[in-house]
Amino acid sequence: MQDHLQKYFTLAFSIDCVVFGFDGADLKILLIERGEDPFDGFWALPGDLVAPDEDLNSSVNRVLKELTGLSDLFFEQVETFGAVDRHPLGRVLTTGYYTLVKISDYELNPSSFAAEARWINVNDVKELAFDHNQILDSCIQRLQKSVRTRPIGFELLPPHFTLTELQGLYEAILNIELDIRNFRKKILQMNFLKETGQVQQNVSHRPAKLYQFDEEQYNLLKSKGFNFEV
Amino acid sequence: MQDHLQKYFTLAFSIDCVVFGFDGADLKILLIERGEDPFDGFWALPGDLVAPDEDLNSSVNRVLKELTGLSDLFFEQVETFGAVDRHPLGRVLTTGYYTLVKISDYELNPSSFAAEARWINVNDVKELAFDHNQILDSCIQRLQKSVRTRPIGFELLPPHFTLTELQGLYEAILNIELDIRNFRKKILQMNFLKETGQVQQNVSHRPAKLYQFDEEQYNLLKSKGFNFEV
DNA sequence: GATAGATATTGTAATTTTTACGCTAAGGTG
DNA sequence: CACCTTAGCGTAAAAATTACAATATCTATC
Repeated sequence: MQDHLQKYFTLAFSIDCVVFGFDGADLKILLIERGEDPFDGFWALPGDLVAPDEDLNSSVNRVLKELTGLSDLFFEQVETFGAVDRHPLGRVLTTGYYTLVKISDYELNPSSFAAEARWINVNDVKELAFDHNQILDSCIQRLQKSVRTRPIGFELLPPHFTLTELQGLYEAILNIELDIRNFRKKILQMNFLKETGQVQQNVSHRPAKLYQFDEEQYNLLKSKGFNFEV
Repeated sequence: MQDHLQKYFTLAFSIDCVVFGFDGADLKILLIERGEDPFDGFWALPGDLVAPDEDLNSSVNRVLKELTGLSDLFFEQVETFGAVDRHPLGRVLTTGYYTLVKISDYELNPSSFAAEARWINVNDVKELAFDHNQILDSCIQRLQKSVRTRPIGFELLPPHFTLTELQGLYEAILNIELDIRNFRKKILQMNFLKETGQVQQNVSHRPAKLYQFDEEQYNLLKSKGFNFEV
């Protein structure tokens, strides 16, 4: 490499993950408590440096697994942050990614520099390490946009869910109230929810029907020009 | 810095700019012809390495100015690309940004490693250096989304424009045909276009009224909950 | 100065989508 | 069996979208 280029090859790069989960009532994200400097003892997004020979997508899944135990997730890239002083150890740029999971599908196994990993209500997040609050905000905004134009909400729910649960999820993500009847009408008209034939068990009120997301049918509709929109 | 971290601080970072322009008929982008290896002689997006002590936003404007002469633009960040082998000289991650300009407002002054700078019709873009075709595609997609939900189209037009020009711009960006009457109705109903009182000059047909975008009025409407949507 | 050519401008009816809103059903509990 | 809780459903009004064609105004040309 030519000499005058050397000084540019002195940066580091990291990725940070915003893992959204839903527990039936609130939108949550997965945070770790750092057990190392810098920001020892602070809560932070799971994230770490990208190895020199590692692609971003591999990096995201590796890092998340090392820190929390969660693996094989599909991430969406959101925004890259490059303020000169955002990292105390040197120039580190970072890219924020988000993903959606069903909380009950995963067991948390913090390790590496994560002293602890925990699901935190999005509205209860306090000051995080680095510029992670900014990254989180950016991911929340992106999620709010995406959830209106793609049926990603289903990735947060168990395979069988009630329409009330689905509506609650949208309300939690968008932070708004939706009309029960209009919501049901709209979703059912889209024709990609299948009744499972089952109903809720052990509830002390009229049990709700359980539905499932029919991905095949959704893809068929999409290929015919159908556009999801809530 | 601790030893085990050293190996991470060996990457470089660059930014690449997609500058969209409109000449009244076609959507164009600004490309440079590289006069240096790697990819000597290839057409490429204007872009270069970020200095170790430089913020991303400063970098974008500096680089674009050095290569093409255009300065002081507002950019939107789109996507970061990090394939391990995307740059022949080492590990270089890059972030793509786009901006919109009125072509006639700027004179092109290629310098630094740009042997040439030219406006190219978006549909005529051939093979570019590095992964720049991918970056371009990503920016086009983002532009097509953004243009429907924010009145950014006006940034591509001269201060005074006709409704036909505005419609042509939307058709060029979105690659679709719009109904004349419905388009005019929709845009005029939004109430942030002001008649200038002037009409086209030197046209060999009925001259069209010239309008201007009333930003103050738009901001007022927006603050009242109005949502732009085409 | 009459005519042809080019683009600008405008309205309405039909359809679709969105919104607002309250009552009955089905199960469990005490 | 009375009560509590959530599920499930329909309709009318309003708003937005779509489809569609005739006239107006200017220049150029004969």
